[in-house]
Amino acid sequence: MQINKMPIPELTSVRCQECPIRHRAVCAKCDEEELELLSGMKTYRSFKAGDVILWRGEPLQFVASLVTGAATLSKTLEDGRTQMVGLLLPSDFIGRPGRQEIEFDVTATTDVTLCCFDRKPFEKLVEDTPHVAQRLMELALDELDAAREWMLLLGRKTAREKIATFIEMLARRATVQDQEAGGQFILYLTRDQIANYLGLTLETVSRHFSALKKEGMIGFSDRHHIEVLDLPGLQLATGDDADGGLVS
Amino acid sequence: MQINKMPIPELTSVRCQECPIRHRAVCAKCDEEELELLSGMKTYRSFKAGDVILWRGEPLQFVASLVTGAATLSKTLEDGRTQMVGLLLPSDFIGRPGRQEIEFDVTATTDVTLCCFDRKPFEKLVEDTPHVAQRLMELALDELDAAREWMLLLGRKTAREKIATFIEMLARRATVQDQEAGGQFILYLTRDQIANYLGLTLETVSRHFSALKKEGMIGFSDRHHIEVLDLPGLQLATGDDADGGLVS
DNA sequence: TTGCGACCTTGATCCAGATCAAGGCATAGA
DNA sequence: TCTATGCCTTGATCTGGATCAAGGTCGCAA
Repeated sequence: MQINKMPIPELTSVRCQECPIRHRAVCAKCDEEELELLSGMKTYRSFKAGDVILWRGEPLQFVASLVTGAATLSKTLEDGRTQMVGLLLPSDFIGRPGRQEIEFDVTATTDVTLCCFDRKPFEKLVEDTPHVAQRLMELALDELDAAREWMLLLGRKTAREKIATFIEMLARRATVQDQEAGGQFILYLTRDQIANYLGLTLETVSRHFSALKKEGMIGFSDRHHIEVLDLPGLQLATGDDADGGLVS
Repeated sequence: MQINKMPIPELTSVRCQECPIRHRAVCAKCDEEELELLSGMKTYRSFKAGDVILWRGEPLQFVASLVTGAATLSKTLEDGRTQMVGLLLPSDFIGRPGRQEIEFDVTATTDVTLCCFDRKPFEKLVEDTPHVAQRLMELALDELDAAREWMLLLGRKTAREKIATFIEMLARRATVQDQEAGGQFILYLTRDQIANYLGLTLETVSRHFSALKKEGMIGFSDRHHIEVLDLPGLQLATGDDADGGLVS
């Protein structure tokens, strides 16, 4: 079990207007005035890769937006089996108004910067500013959709389909997020973490990565930089309905 | 695939004050005045067991609270594999404000009565009355918690643990809801539907029901009336953390 | 430069749950 | 009463992914 190293407090003064997640985070719909309010109550915190950001059941001191890096939500059974129940990337929200605690652990998988708000004043703000409440609701419903999509994956997809879905999802989020050169993007997770996300073992993940590589669907420059070489093929391998998504 | 029999429109005049789900549904926090508003826009609709209430992707005409009966949310892969992603019991909410469509099918598994609100006026109401918006947010977050709990089940639990968890959950919800005689309660779902809920096959479900029965943990009077005979044993068999729940 | 630790790959074997198959048991309709 | 139909149970067999095992690779720190 991971030791909870103390977070390194670090005050950075980024103006909200220049914030990289300004238009996707909980503050997305805020006008200048509301932004001013939020700006006044925010603090930045950094966590090192591997740090536990929040423990399950621990009283929640703050809520936050993830600004840079990646974090995971995970649940654990009595005997140690774990299942990741969410992957947080920049602009995702941590915590929930009206709840004292959360039902899972939140762990930084890379170095992470959070934009934090103390829970109490934030909750007050939610009550007062409809734009924040609405955006929060949208984010919650998006997460619910994502969770249900993942239930289908966990319950019914084969290992190969799970891996293909995972890569396709990362590719989709990566292109929206940081547009790295040439379709290549960073695999934030280790094989073991990917296995936890997909309800598999790390050996099975490794084997299917190798298989997809051999088939020319994906390529690796090193173990954490993956490239999609055959997107249509990959999408076919996900097992999803071809007409499942929106026209984009 | 199930044929969509036309719903039977049926106007029942139940006063909100006497509604069986008054204190748990979306209207739970409403005061008399707000209730009056809701009351003015509601209509009841009935569906027969097996009817599809809503199709995935179909434009959403109404949102609703489930008053009596049970319904399922389910997603389907291209080749027909299906996974249930939610089970709706009385007081649960169907639909979402701000979305035109939903990502899964909603099917009545028993005869069902819904308390329906046309989507547009309901959305207007959500914007105006904080009590409804708050309750809606709570319901969404509860569903999110439930979805994540289910992800753990689907990804990491054994068949036996899945069955035990399912029965334990039903027992918990049943005792709150309708307090049938002697710890016995109705199994709303067929073996096949249970299998879809748990990410198993119907044969595996049947085998483990038989095993738990042989071990004296549960009993059946007929195939749809189940009784928990050894709750501690059953809880042990779920694989969950003993200290997982709240003190109740 | 060497040794260690963290992570990844690949092979061999095992087994829980899927699949295939054959009835059993209610209820409903003729 | 007979027969069809829709579940459900149980047995036999198969198999995808888990488990067990043995290196391989890379980066870092002594």
